[in-house]
Amino acid sequence: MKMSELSERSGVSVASIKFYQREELLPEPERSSPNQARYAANHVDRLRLIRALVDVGGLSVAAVRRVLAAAEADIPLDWAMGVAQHAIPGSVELPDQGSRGVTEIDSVSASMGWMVSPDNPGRAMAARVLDSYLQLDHEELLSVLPEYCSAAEIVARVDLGTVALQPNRARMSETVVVGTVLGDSLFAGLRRMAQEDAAHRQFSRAES
Amino acid sequence: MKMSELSERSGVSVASIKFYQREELLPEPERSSPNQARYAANHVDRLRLIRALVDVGGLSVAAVRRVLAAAEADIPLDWAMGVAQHAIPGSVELPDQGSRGVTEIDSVSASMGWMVSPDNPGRAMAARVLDSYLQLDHEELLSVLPEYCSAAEIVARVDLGTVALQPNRARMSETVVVGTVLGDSLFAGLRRMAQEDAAHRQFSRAES
DNA sequence: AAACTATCGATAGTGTTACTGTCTATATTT
DNA sequence: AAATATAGACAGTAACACTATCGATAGTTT
Repeated sequence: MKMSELSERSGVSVASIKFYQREELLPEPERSSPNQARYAANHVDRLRLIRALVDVGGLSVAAVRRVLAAAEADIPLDWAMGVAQHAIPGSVELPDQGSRGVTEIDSVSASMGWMVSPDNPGRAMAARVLDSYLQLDHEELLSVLPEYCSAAEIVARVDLGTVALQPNRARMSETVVVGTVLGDSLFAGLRRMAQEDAAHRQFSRAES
Repeated sequence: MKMSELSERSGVSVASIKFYQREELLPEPERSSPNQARYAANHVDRLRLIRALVDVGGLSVAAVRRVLAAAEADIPLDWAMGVAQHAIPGSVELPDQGSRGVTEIDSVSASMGWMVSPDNPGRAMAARVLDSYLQLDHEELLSVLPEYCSAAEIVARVDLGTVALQPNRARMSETVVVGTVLGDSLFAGLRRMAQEDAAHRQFSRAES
């Protein structure tokens, strides 16, 4: 298929496709002449994946490039997961070593029996959130950490179970990457729904 | 205190504070003369809250303005929660009414016994994620929805419990808003940690 | 009181990100 | 042959979150 058809089928404008090509987010197309290209079904799929990562997962184009590279490379799955985790916005460096947030996170993680490497991006993210909470004088969050952790464990277990179901390695990598990125949004959505339900039960007409 | 001290104590540059003032994110300071202002502790707190919402929660300045307005107004708490939910990036409109994602989400939410209004932003977000998954041919996600829901329910319940602990209404609103926004990041971080742990157990050296 | 530093408010400028538009030289289609 | 489409290069744009500069005070130091 040629450019205009690729654009139609994927729902991405020709100009944007060219942009993604410049950014090396698409595989090289087949050439029918040095000056003309033919695209295939995998280009459509790739474009859809890019849009999902960008629109739903909120990734930047640079992050998408890193994530796609990880999904393609024949890399250990836990490494692919690490790359996907690192690509997600908000994954920055750990707060000061001795920060209260780090201490609390490590302590609760230990009490869950988790084996987590010190450079896990989630550890930095969670510690950062805790530090913010503490700085805002919302200490109450600490007491609910264990329950958050149990919930996270449930989710993580089914995440990994889903990966194991995949028929081949390429598919597993894709599942890891897509699941890591889109799973956050899915859970966030479900949490809002559950919050509304819990709010109804707890204080909708009673005290507000 | 005056500008330079406010800047020091909050860790926000003078230029940025002026920017936030223009954007009406800060309360009006006291005036010692028509041309000179005095800031108080609540300005420091407010700046810290803004930075947490922006840096940790990933909100835009416009979203912060909406959220702060909701936290300040003497508004039913479930409404404040709705505003906070709507302010979070990724909260857009519902996919086409008949989309598979919407159907699946409504069905699982019904089976959980949740009462969720049709314009809950989480419903739209979750439906959107599901549609993406389906378009990418990752149907396996549907089978894990119930477990995601149980986890979301755990989190939502402790979220609401935390709110109920607050001593007064203003504090409750703040808790709702901060918890809604920062809670997503906290959970995402914990999920990554739990994922690493689960990955170790499942395929670290065995099959990768 | 003069000199110096800080602040206020307004406005303009900067850097980044993610496109979008335009152009020329070829190809392809009719 | 004429009309349309494509490739590739590069310039332009819109939104966003600041950042810098400026003239007119205000406060502080000497």
